[in-house]
Amino acid sequence: MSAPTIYDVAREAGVAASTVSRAFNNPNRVRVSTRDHILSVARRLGYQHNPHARTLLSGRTHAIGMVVSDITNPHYFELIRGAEMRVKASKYTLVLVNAEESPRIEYDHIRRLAQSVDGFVLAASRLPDENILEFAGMRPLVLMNRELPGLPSVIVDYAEGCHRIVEHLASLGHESIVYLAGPRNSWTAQQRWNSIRHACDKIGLKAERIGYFIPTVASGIAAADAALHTDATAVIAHNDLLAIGVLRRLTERGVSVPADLSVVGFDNIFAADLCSPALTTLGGAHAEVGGAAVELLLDRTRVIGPPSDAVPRLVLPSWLHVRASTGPASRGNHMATH
Amino acid sequence: MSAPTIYDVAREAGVAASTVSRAFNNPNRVRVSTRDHILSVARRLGYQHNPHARTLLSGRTHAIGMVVSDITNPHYFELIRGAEMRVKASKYTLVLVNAEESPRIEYDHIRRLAQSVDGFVLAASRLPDENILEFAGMRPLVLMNRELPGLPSVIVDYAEGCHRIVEHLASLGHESIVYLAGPRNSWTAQQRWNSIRHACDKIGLKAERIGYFIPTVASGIAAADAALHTDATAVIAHNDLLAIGVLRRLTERGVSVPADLSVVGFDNIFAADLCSPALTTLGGAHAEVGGAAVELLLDRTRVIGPPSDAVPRLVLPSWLHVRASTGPASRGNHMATH
DNA sequence: CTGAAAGCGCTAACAA
DNA sequence: TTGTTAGCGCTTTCAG
Repeated sequence: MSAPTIYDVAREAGVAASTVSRAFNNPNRVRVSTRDHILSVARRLGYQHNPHARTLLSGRTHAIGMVVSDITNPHYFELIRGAEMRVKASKYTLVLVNAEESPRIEYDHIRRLAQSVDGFVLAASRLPDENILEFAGMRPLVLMNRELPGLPSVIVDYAEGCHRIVEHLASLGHESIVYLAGPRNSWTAQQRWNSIRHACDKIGLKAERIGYFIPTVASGIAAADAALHTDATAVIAHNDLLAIGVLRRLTERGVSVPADLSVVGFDNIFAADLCSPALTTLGGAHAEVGGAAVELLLDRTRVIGPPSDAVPRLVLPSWLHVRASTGPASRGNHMATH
Repeated sequence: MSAPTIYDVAREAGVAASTVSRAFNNPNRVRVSTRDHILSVARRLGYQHNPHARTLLSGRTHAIGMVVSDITNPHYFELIRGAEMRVKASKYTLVLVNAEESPRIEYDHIRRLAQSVDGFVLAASRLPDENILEFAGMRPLVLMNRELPGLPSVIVDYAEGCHRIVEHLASLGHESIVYLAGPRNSWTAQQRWNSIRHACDKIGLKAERIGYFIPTVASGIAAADAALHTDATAVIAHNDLLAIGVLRRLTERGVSVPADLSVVGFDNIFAADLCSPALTTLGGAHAEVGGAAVELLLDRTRVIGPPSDAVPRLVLPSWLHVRASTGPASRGNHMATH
């Protein structure tokens, strides 16, 4: 009643089980006629490989684990989509888990899956470096939008992008900007702030950081209020969700964008083009990040030789999408409008 | 060098492998002291279950497969999120695959995974009934937003929702509406059209269907153009993406919403509240649909007895979110404004 | 309460 | 070219 095994096929075909196995895996080491016979019997019986038996023997699961720090964030959709497509192309299986912005949950997920997958791609992992290195010792692992010396990674060029943002704002006459930071343990949040500060220093703008904020629309309330408490004429939010939340709150408080305050986001999610005013945001080829990370991972798992000859670090380009939420700096403090 | 097995633990602890196994699985059938000893040795060695060996024996994979018809559509992310949370609560693993709106791809995915998962949840499957029944014979299976006699399913109450939509439009004085249909093989597209037509008949409105359209923003162009070719004063688009595409196209063509034409969508995706005008749309507890489907599936896979005593069919409520894209019917034909 | 042994489905030597 | 055998890591009788 249960699924037929190679023994069923073997008996039915009048050969040994190993011959059946060979007929599938080393077809050229079986006489053509027997092979054809075996295959036809297998088809007739509806024989299917049992992947677990195979895994037990080979240790390879043909699955890869993808960990995203928050499945709710549309930004990750793109990464997931890219990864999924690439995984599929290799007949692998994508196991998706959501860390819910919690390092603890992320850690547990990975531990639990470590035996069940051939490797991991971590999207914007919130884990401390030590933990990531610990796991990297157990399984091949590729980072997305995070870098760690010695580990392969794929990131969007946020450093370059931050310079573009600051230049854009400077060209509009802004002299003081504020960065609404993402989560404390987010590598990108750290990196963006560094890049923004660096760019501002270079050009001669004043830069301030507020945060940390959980990057959701809801957090936009607190973030907007805090931003209004500064003398900045432009805010750079850690991502589009936060930026959209900020836009909402500003509207509520009667602050007009971009007349009183300019707003910039990150990720160029679908909604960024729909909100009003449409959001100026730094986009990137996120789906390609997902695909490339999987690609690197599969390379790693395939390789038999010494594991770390050269650790690839891909940096994919970013683009600034200038829309309606940024404009010339207002002369006075934006609060003066009240 | 490779992961320690129960034999390593057994040797180190000075007991038999079977005792180690029992210490984990039937703790009460092992003397407390030996058990504690074994567990401590196991911890020290960093022992981890090998799930594949277990699977080989038990046939249970502790993974469930989720198939979505288009991973690009934000609507499904709610379903995925709900399913993921529920799966996690049971220490199962979610295997996610994308059918890319292609029955063929969907079929292949499911076939390939059939051995690797304990069951499937299918989100808005585009497969013909026969195929679904074929798979249901191999593995437990729960449908989301699709119904099929004899199979468990969880749907949002679109039938009721369509009546609400039509009533809403009727109350605004609309007398002729057009439904921009989703994909041909989409059960919801079929069901929505039936419900809309039924509601219109009952209330005495004229209803027309155009389509089929792939439910994306890009399809909105053709859909909007087609809608303008009718005498309808309100359009109901198969989902929010299509509706948003329609809004865009209408803006492009100088048709104002809702003054000239009212627009309604389905799903209440995040962007529906951001586009302008904000979209009137039928929402539902989509994350709960995902969770409930997984719940039903786990019930099924746990059950040892006769498989089909009562086949559960859950219908979760829907709500109409009335926003700015619907308004009073315009007197004349909307094309008269040109 | 614990150990020995068989076997889940498959592959990979080793023989023939 | 094909068959025999052992074993991947684990659970589960069956003895002891």
